[in-house]
Amino acid sequence: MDDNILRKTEDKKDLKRKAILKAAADVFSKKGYIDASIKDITNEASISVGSFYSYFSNKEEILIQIFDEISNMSMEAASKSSKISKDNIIEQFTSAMTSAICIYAKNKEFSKILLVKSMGINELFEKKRSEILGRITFYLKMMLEHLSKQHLCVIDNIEITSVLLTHSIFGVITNWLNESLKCSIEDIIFSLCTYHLKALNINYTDENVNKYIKNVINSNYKELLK
Amino acid sequence: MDDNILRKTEDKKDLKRKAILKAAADVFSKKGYIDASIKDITNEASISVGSFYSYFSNKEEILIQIFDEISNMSMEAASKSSKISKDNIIEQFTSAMTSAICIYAKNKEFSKILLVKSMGINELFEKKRSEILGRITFYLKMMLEHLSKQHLCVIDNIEITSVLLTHSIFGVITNWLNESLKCSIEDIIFSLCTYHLKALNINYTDENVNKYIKNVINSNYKELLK
Amino acid sequence: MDDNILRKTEDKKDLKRKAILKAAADVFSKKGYIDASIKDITNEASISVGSFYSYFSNKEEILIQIFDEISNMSMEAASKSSKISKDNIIEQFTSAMTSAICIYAKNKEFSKILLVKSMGINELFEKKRSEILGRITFYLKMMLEHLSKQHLCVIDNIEITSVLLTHSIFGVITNWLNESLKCSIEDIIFSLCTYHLKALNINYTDENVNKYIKNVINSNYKELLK
Amino acid sequence: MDDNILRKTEDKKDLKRKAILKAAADVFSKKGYIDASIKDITNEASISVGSFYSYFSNKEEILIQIFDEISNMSMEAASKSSKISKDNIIEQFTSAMTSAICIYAKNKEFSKILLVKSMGINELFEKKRSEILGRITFYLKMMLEHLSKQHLCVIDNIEITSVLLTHSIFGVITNWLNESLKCSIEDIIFSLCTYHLKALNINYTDENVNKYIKNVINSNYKELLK
DNA sequence: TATGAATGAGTATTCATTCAT
DNA sequence: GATGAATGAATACTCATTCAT
Repeated sequence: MDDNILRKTEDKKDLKRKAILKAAADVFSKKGYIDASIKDITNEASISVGSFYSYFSNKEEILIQIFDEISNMSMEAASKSSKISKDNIIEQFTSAMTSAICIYAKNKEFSKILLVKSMGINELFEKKRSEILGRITFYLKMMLEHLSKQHLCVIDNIEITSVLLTHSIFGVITNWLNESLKCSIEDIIFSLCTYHLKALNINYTDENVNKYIKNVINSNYKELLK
Repeated sequence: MDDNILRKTEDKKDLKRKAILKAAADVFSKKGYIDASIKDITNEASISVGSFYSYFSNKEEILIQIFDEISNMSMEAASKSSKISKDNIIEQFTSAMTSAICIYAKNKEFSKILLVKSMGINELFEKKRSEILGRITFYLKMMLEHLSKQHLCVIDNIEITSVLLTHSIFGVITNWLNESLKCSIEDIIFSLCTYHLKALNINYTDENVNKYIKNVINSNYKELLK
Repeated sequence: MDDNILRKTEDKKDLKRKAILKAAADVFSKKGYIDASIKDITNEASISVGSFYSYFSNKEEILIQIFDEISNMSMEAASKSSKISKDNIIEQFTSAMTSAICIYAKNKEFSKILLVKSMGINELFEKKRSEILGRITFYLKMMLEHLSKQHLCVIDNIEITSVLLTHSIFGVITNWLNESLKCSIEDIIFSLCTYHLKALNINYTDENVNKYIKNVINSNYKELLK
Repeated sequence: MDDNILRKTEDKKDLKRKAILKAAADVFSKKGYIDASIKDITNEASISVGSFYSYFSNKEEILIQIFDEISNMSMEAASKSSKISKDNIIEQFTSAMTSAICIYAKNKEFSKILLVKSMGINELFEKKRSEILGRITFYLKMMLEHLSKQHLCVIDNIEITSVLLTHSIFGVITNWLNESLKCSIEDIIFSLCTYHLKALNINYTDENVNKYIKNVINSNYKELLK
């Protein structure tokens, strides 16, 4: 009985923590970390300054927690895509790319913070971001190594290629987020996939690639279609 | 006669302005824009605070001028590479890529500022950086359009591809700058070139690509070989 | 019947009030008034913040009540010592001094608060402390006046002498409390008594003074002997 | 020439530092350390907040410097009094006491801060104050040891006696400062001296003690006669 | 009656910018 | 022109107190 009450209180606390996190993400993605004051965040979250500090010990911590949130979403995206059929490397590659891109396209605020609004602040944040992007790079490297070992593709230098791949994705997403790239998310995924498939010497057909992309989006990211 | 004196004074002023700019770039690339104080810059430049303000009207302006400096270097790189023979598209592509990458590899401080240490500060800087990266993207787009029109390569979506190309370059350079990518600048250029040439369906030989890279580096960026 | 219940409730309330007071005294004597937070006190007392405020209306009040507690102990010390035989002025003086000193030596926490940890905070506390020290001074002044009127001692200025006497006592106790004076409490009392007896031109023997000190300690403050 | 300018600038800086120190001492002695804000001090000193921080690195430091100022004055008082004739122990004792007391009586603000308004704040300040009072105690202990060795006085326990002596002085001064002791500074010195001379078994005449007190005050502290 | 989450006033400190010398 | 002392706006964080449950 008491346990029950305790659990409910914990749940409520976590819900509020998440709400503040969301509000902070909104503010950071608009103003950037530096120009966002604690007051801005508490106003957005409709709480008091004191309340903020009972959930987060300082301003740095809330950005770190936002990073953790993004990081978890990235991992989720990776794991989601890794479940896709291992026999069909085109489907596997396309689905992985699609899942990764959709996660970032879906969580615009978090992506903006990760990719733009929190850079160049300090070493701690820089390290955190490196870790997160590095995780994506590592995941792509694993995939490339797998393809390479099975002679399914030709790669000159896996290390460099995985970095190149990661940043081509994030670069395109960043431009899409700030609307300097005005096209549908599906077009972006299609172009990225076919471009890289060609670079990796993997034969594909447009129809198949399109089909695999649609499959992933329709089953997990319908909201990105509009 | 008076004109002469005036010109000499102007020259002297500009020299000092450049020296401050250099000092500021050093400080920014080490500490980042936020953590670099005017005092840090004036100490590095061995001038007084008052002097600083007779050359730059505020802290923002000096970063803007550093951006302009970087921008000019980018343009120079682009123009340099565009002089290369128009008949040989492989040489043209490889030389363009090499020049662009070398410019950023050569000016580490400026690159760090552009690509890391000044991001996420405010809209003005964000716009400036977008412009500079956009210029590179635009240049690459022109090249791709040229190749495409002449049926020398196959590209699905030039807009997206040029963005992808730009960010794959900068991504790799950034990782090289912060030493999370430990390989020679030549390896990086070679991998980037061959990867993209394959993606663009342009036939090449490793020997030729290597030769073109060496040509550019030997004639313009010997200091990068060490 | 109802009265009985009411009384019991009142007793219980007072017991809890005293427990909180004790906890607060512990915290204040360790951290000082300023650095002690209400949370510190409620943690020490194992109660909730809300509970604290149903017993005390604010932070100032609990210190005031601690002062009152100390004040009562001071009065108790004074009254205890005044019951001593009026014929023997040496015994009277020695016993009074011994009782006063022992009360403060016995209640280290309260003494630390009164003499060190609550000074210089604000006028209200300063007034309270002055009152308490003043009460001791007043008591000593009465004694001196009595001795003086009966030509049992020679005093130039009773006002000044009583103040001097009070602070010499508290000064020595303070140094003993913070361990910058490392000797037994009996040595302290003996030295203080004989010093002041000489100053007051009262003839005494070491044996007698020692005897009177031992008497008081043995009957009331045995715990201070170890 | 340049040296001259530099020296003048240094002098000016030190003058301003002292002025701020004085203003801070006024504010602290009125409001106490805790309730005095940096704004209060800068208002009193008619300077800006920024200026304050170019002279002192934080709020703690200015109190420490005030302590150092008091400490130096104490040492000066001690050295002044130690120059007095060594043959006449009554003159020596009386002059030392007079000098010490006058220094504190003359610098009311500093004394209030040392003896009341900065107590119980934190360990750092407590340690500093202990050091300062300890220095006085040490000085008195040296004097008592000298007298004792030459069989010029009788002392039971020098350690305790020097502490007792110190606090009797500061206690009386504190009461005089807050006007709970309403008498002339000369009366205070006379009573203190004769009381302690008696306690130390040193024969004296009122006339001589009075003469020695007057000598010191007239030559060094005329302003206290008002 | 007891709880502890929520409140928000209050403050030390920084640093870009100015301007008298 | 050059200097650097002076300025003061801006902001993260604390903690005594309240009050809905």
